[in-house]
Amino acid sequence: MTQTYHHGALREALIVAAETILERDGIAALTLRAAAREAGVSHAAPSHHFGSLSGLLSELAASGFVRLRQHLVDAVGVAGPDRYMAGLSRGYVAFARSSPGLFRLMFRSEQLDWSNPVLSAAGGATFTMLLPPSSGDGTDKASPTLSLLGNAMAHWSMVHGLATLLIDGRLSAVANEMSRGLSVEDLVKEILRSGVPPAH
Amino acid sequence: MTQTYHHGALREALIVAAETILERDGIAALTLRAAAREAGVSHAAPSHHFGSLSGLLSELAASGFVRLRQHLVDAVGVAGPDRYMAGLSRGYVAFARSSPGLFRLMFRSEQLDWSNPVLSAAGGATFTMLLPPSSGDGTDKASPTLSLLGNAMAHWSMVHGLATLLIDGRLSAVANEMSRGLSVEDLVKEILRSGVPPAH
DNA sequence: TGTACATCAGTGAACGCGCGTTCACTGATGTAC
DNA sequence: TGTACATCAGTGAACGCGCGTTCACTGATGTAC
Repeated sequence: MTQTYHHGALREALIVAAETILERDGIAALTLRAAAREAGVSHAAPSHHFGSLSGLLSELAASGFVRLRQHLVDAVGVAGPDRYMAGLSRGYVAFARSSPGLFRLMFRSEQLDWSNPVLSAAGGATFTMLLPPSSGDGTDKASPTLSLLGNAMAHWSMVHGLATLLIDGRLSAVANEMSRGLSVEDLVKEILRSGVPPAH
Repeated sequence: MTQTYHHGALREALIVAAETILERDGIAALTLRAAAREAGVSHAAPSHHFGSLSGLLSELAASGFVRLRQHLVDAVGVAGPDRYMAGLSRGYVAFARSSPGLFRLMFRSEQLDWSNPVLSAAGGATFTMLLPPSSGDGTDKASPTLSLLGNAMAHWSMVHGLATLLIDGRLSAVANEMSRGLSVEDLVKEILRSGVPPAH
């Protein structure tokens, strides 16, 4: 590797470095200095690209949302048009499990700057996926009824809660307390199959 | 207030102080030194009672679980025996909204020590509530079927996700993007009413 | 009831650490002519 | 093609800050007799 004084693509390298730290050492270890160390540059270099830590975290979260969206698109494609919600669930949970640190960061609002246009655009594009596509009965995404929106948000709540409890180990801890020797995979499948009955 | 050299109940006072900081300044601001400052004692005092920050956080989270459990018991009582799950939802969401900082801490696994017996006992007692009481058909809490467990965990996932997305402001941000001028209260009610249909 | 003494809880100074940030600098790159 | 110069990206030393932790201490409390 040629060592030049100018890195050339330090901005991108810092984001990659930050993600490595995030998954390896956890959110608390992710500082501007740590990212610089990981990228092999001096600790003062990051401030040329990101004014602050929250700037870096927001860009990293944005890249996470772009990838989550792709996960959802792919999973929905595999599931087929009449199983949109089932595809969404799979993609969402699979993403959280494959990048738990990044997923946590994406929803840790204290540390993100949602006024950052890169983040809000990436987040917005991803969240649009949560509403199923127009079913051809005259409704469409532009003005969903309260009932359609409620359905979509209830579904999001469930898969988001499931993803969160899973990657934090709470789901398996609690489920094992209640029923020993249970496979987490089976439980996840059963949860997504079961759903939540409407309240009467 | 009599100022004596010995505080008398510093342990409890530190936990109260920690919760004040948590809700006022956020988790990042909650340090051993900050808790000592808030309680009005010297910064070296906390280590006599809590070996480390995670010891203090774990005790605080334990007290949160005790109170969450009481919220659930009360809400289930109000809802009545045949609306157990609806009561659970209300109590869970109400607790998270009334103590968002504490709720976040209780599920921030990196910072808690679940091997702490006080925490694991309090958590365990609370999580037991997630399974509805025996319905008299021969099943009981001691050995729920996969289907019953799946139902309970799916319901937990939904209310936990809802609570999380609510207190972080994500739910209203996304819902408002999709349907302007919507009342969050109406949306929450609709989500809890709607539920999630089983995947076919 | 009184005295001696051990134990306990909180103090305050000191330590080393990693952090973000500033600043004068230096080396590389790009542009004008 | 060559030279001069401006701009840009990264360096490394220095700063002040708040943190957890240690340690000898001091003042209050409890116990033995």
